[in-house]
Amino acid sequence: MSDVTEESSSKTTRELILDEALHCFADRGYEGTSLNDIAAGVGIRRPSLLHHFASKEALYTDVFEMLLSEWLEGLEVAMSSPASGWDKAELVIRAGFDLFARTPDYVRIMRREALDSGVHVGVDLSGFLRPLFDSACAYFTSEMDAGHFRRHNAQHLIITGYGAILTYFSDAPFIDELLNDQALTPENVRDHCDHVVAFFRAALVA
Amino acid sequence: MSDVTEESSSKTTRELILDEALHCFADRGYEGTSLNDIAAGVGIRRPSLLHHFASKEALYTDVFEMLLSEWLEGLEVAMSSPASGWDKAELVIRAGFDLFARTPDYVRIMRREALDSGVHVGVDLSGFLRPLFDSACAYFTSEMDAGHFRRHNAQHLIITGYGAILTYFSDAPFIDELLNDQALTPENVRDHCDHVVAFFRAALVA
DNA sequence: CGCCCTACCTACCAGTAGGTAGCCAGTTAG
DNA sequence: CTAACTGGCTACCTACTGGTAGGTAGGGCG
Repeated sequence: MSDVTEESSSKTTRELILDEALHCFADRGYEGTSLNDIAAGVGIRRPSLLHHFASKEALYTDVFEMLLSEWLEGLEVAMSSPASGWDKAELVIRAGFDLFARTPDYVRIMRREALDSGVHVGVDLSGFLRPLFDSACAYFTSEMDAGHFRRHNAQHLIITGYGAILTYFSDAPFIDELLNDQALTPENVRDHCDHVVAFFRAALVA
Repeated sequence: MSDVTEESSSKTTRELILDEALHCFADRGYEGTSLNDIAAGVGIRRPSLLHHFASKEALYTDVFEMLLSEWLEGLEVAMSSPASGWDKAELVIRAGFDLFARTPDYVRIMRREALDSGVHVGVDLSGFLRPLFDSACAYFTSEMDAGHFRRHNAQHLIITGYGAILTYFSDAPFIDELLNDQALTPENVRDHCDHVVAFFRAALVA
């Protein structure tokens, strides 16, 4: 039975392991997480965990593929919207914030993977993301050509936006300490999203 | 003592260890780096390394303190410049790019530390950086009050800038793959710096 | 010369990592 | 009732970790 609801009691052990692994890998990284940690979090022993996943690397890859599929789905939906001009850019930014706020652990894993140049994951990370990157570049370029946006180099623009947005989630623990506040409360995420939207609008829309 | 003899340059073994440790920690993180890796990179055995540093943690802390002192010095010089208005903001951004381009390994270590909430380093990271953060906030707030910059929340603005700038260096390996190019060549760094300066100028200067 | 000191070494320690073998309770199928 | 399967367990393996013990080559110096 595959129930789509969030009832934790009905989750299979496999799903519980994936959840715990996601959290541990996001929190302490691949090397910093032991299978004992994950197993203890689930409430079983390490060999039982290895009954569900062939190896640590296989578990990590499964976690990462959950991440990728969720991101691709969420971002492609937003990017394929029929909106245009600034409306579409704002829609994608807000969709990104929603997505990342919902799954901040994914952001931290992605950031760790970017730092490690994707050594731990079998899939070709940049190959997966390049279509989104290219399509975003194409969109901004065409809008700039049409005179709707100020002229910027599209690739640099996307990279700047990628860094500006993801950092708020990946470095949330650090930002917490810097601000003496919780970065990831719904209100603070909304405030920061509004700021980023206004900031990019000011930079792009003449 | 000028112990210039032996194989490499005039650097002491201690300095060679610090250099290699910086590179390893930046590349693979604290947990992902073993003392054997570092020792092998220097060309000695692990116990010899531990003759120069009391423990792995002490070595890491020393590396991190090199980083902090270099950053504090570089950024404080730029931020204490007598310039004002946009000139000063651009000066600080360009100083940051120079600093980070000179020491990209530091950026990656800092990012890892932000992800890990500073567990590996004894010093109070956010306590160290908060003075710079506060002074940057104060500067932007006063300039916005004076009507020189568009109105933005200063804290969010700094965080956005922090993310936008640091990410280019911390995620350079990933960006390399995405662009099929070397992000950290002098020309590409300069191009990206010019873009960030123009982007922030467009967002801030009415 | 003897003596100390630095910088390195080999050999080893206890602890932990990921992973395997095999046993066992509960459930289900025939 | 028995057989097979499922999902957990204990016990164990090898490899490697950070760190220690003890020894040694060589330079400076009274």
